[in-house]
Amino acid sequence: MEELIEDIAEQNSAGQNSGWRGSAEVWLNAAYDALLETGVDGVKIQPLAKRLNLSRTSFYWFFKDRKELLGALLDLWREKNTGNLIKQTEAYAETVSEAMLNIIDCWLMPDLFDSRLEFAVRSWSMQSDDVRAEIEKADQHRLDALAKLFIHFGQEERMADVRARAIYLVQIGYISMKANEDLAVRMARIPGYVETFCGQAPTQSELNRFYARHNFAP
Amino acid sequence: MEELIEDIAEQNSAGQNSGWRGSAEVWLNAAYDALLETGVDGVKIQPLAKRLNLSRTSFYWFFKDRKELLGALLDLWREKNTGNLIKQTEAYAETVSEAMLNIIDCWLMPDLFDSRLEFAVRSWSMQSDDVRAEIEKADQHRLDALAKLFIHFGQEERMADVRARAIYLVQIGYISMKANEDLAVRMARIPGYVETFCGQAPTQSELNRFYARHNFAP
DNA sequence: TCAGAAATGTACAGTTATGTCAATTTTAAG
DNA sequence: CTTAAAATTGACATAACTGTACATTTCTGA
Repeated sequence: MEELIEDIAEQNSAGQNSGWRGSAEVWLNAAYDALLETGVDGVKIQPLAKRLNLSRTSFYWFFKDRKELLGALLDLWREKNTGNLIKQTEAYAETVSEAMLNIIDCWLMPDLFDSRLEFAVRSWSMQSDDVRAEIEKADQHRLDALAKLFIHFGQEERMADVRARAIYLVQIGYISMKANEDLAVRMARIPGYVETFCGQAPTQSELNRFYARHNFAP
Repeated sequence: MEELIEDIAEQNSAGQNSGWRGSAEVWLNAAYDALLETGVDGVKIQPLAKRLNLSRTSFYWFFKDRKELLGALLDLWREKNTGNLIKQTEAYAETVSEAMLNIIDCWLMPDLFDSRLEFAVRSWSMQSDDVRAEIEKADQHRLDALAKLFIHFGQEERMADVRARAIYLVQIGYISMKANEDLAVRMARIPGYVETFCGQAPTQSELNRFYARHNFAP
């Protein structure tokens, strides 16, 4: 599995068209799209082959079976979402409110946190105990990192736990609403969220820095 | 569809064993269980028949087809969750914090809010635009009712919106974690949540009343 | 007790998926 | 241009599931 991801990265960066139509990457990308569009049960070899205009059986050149493909998808999720979120909890910040805004970056930048993938994987967990266990681990990691942040800024432990949950769960819940709001609407709520989550409103200069990095003019 | 639910309710309250092994109710219950355990894709006639020890085709006496069964499941969800949540926003309360605790009742009483069903339906929405539209409607209803509550207690509109989202989305997110924590752990967080959500800690007497109705001794 | 309604079951026809195998085509490298 | 590896393909063997038609059983009430 690890090798697979490396192979794909290699192929990616090299960008050399191998001449063949198929590749592990092509199949994995198609699987990723299907996962996001219709959930795990949409990730089926036959439909993917149709989309790719490839023979169904050619899939088995790159993957042992469907299970291995699903494993690769889960790897993708693991690497992407949890890693970046934890990085953001460690970003430089002088105040709690600034730290909050660093976290909120994840919810606004698809590169930092792939929320459609997150939702798809959480839905998937209904059918697979493996996936469920992975998610449980991820939630624990993420919540711990967030609580640590609040403690760093002087919150008492119990309240740090509650607030870590608040900022994290609001986002997980938001994902599940699949709201399709434009940036301005979402931005308008940010100061209120920061105040709610850490009991302290962000300063104007903190907000300005935040808006700037999101190319947003209030 | 409406008739179906009435029929079932009738049969329920009457409690008269009709002598037949199958009934719309029996199939719907089995479908409900399957939906909660493995998601929509687990709701298949053949497996349900096996579980019920009935011939697969006997299903078609009660339902036109699988689609109709799924429709009945969605009806079930619609009636149950949104209705009760909105009722709770209208419950008697003298302070914001008391009102918060009334809402939190939903998250602790399975009769008021079926969170496993909620999660299953949200996952289902990946595969069905109909379901997705229903959920969107439900979210709007619920958020409006919650915002109205905050406005009633003097919150300014923008902040009411943010706080309605906070209390609602934290719960939707929590559901998606499928945490299996015991009551004491969850109860310990309640005062912190109330303080975070409405910026005002609950009084001891409010908490006592809350604990009492959940049969909880702190 | 016996007709007819309610429910069940069997047989059939069709669809969609999975994975293996051997044959074939395509490509890159010498 | 040849050749061996890499990739593609169609044929085959299975398995689950859906829904329809029709025959059969089981219950209920006159």
